[in-house]
Amino acid sequence: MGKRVTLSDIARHTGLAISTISTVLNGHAGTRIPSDTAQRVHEAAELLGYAPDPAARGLRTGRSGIIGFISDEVTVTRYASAMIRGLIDTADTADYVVVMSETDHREERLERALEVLRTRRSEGLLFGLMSARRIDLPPLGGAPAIVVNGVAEGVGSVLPDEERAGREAVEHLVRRGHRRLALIGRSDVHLDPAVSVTIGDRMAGIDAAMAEAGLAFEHEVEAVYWEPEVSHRGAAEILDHHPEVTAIIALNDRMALGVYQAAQERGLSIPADVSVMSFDDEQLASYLDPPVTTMRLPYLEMGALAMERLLESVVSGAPIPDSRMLVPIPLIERGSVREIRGPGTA
Amino acid sequence: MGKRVTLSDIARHTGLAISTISTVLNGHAGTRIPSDTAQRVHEAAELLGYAPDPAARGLRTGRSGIIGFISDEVTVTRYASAMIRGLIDTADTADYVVVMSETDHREERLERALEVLRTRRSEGLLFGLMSARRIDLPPLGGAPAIVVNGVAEGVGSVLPDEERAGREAVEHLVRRGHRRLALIGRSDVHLDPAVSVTIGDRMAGIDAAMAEAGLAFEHEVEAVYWEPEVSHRGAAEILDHHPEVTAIIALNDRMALGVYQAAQERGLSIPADVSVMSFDDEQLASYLDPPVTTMRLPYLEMGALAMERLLESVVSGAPIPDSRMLVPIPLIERGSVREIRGPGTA
DNA sequence: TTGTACGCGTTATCAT
DNA sequence: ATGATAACGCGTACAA
Repeated sequence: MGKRVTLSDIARHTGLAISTISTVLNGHAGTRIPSDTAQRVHEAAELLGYAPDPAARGLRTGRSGIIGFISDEVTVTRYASAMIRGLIDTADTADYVVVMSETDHREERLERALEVLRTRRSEGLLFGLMSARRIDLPPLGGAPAIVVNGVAEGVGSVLPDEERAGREAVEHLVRRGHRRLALIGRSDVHLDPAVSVTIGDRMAGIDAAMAEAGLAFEHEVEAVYWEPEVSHRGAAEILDHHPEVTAIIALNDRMALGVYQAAQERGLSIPADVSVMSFDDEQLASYLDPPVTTMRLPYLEMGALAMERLLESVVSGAPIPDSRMLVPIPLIERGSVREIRGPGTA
Repeated sequence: MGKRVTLSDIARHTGLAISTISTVLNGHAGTRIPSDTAQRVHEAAELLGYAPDPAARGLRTGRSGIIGFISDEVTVTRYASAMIRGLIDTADTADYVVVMSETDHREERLERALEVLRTRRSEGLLFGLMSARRIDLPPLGGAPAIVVNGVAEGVGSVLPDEERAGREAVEHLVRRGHRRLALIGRSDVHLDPAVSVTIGDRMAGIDAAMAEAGLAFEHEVEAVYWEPEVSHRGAAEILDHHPEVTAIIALNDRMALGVYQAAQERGLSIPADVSVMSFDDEQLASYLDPPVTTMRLPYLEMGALAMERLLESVVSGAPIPDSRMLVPIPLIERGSVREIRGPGTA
């Protein structure tokens, strides 16, 4: 909050005209760089600690240096924090600043956020979702926009590569000798784009890898609500009636917790008696005992990539292609999958 | 991104001068309200959808309408999202906008964030911490600032009322007939302000309530790292060697998870065989089976209160008193505590 | 190569 | 009661 140094300060200091300073500092303009005086200008700027006033500059240029980030709810899962960090960092290196708003899933709040951002002359809009759904967006008036972890009509989006993640999860198990698998979580509701646009891909990847390995699930437990209680019951079915199963795939970490609970009730040990794999890698995943091997949703990378693409569009003026950009989902190997030798039996 | 409507638009529309419009719209200035023309101005403004340009206004007034939010890491726990929502909402109703930055606990990033915020002419600074520690802040040059969930030299702060929370946790148990209690988590490290400025209060509250009830813990398990594995072992000690204990207090939810694991291993049921209480109410707390009764860190309220105080200071110019404002911690009753009749025996 | 002048949208001072 | 006018800090076409 000290006194700000302006162009006129450095003009006075160098004895040059304000416009000269501005021209030099902005480089590109007018004629070539008058190398000798340019030097003086830069030195003076450095010395006095000059930084252009974004408001004044914006008034003149129409560019605010602001990117609006609108999310339905900020982070409930482990790496959502990383998504914010990823996008802020990327914005920062381009001298953009991120203004946050949360809609709490309410339409009116979304409208309000857009209005505020518009009057602030936000140069781009980044929509962040905490679950990869399809959403409806009000007309954006052609402002550059992108969706992270979700999709919307006519807007580019950044998504986790769930198809590949599904394949790799299965392949990981198969490579370790598992051939009798069970699955918890498949259900038709998750195929509704308003619920999820990625679970379908995840399942496709899983099914493809199973087929390629010549396998079929010994048992599948449907689950609409992906919560521990549901998978607790589901895992009980599997453990009690399908002892041949050596590995259980839970479609998220919370359901993995349910599997752990069922196993523990029965005195079964993970991974000695049964292996578990899951998806998402939320905070919970590392709390389990043993920590569960899971596919980590790459929030940081998604945030960074989305901001990168958005800024490209903002500066170049070229629209963001209305397509899906996929980010790989790494497998986080922990202690819940064991290697088995002979063709799998429990 | 549509064409913006300015004062001159509405001047042209009404046939009045720009300065007149501005005067009317800002109310306060010059003479009394020329009621008749004021009407026309307001109507025209409404009609055209006028909204003042914050950049232009800020250039003139020196007020940016920006509050900087700087946090070490955005949310790992359940209600941190609520903290952001709380402060954004409060800012919004005062027509302020929140610019986010994350330091990831790194000094250089903190410096950078402050620099960016300074050149953006941020009117106030709000520091958010994910654990209630004491932190060092660089000189802020007198900018209004406040710390949420932490403390810093010479800066006001908003904190959860842990002393009362500690009392209430114990009283809750005692009221339900528990008199043989065990505690997991006390340790000297958490008394270091650089680690925590609130755990000491929590413990003080707990100890006071115990004393008032004429009780002492049957057993205490020290824990430096408040993770499930640690409390898992600790709970094992308690369950194996202190069968008289009817309730265990874990100082956070993750350690409650460890207690659950130990109980389940032994075929003990919660709360039938042993009751559990914990602190924080992170997401995990509701996943447990049964969900654990816990003291909820009031992030939303803390965020809202902090922003409120900060804005008061910003508009009034009065400094924020360098004190601690406490926000109550509600008890979230779930299924992990049972009511017992006779003087407690397991 | 450097300087002049104007405009971006507002607010505030000072005449009218 | 209303309206010129200057100024906030910057960028740029244009003149010197």
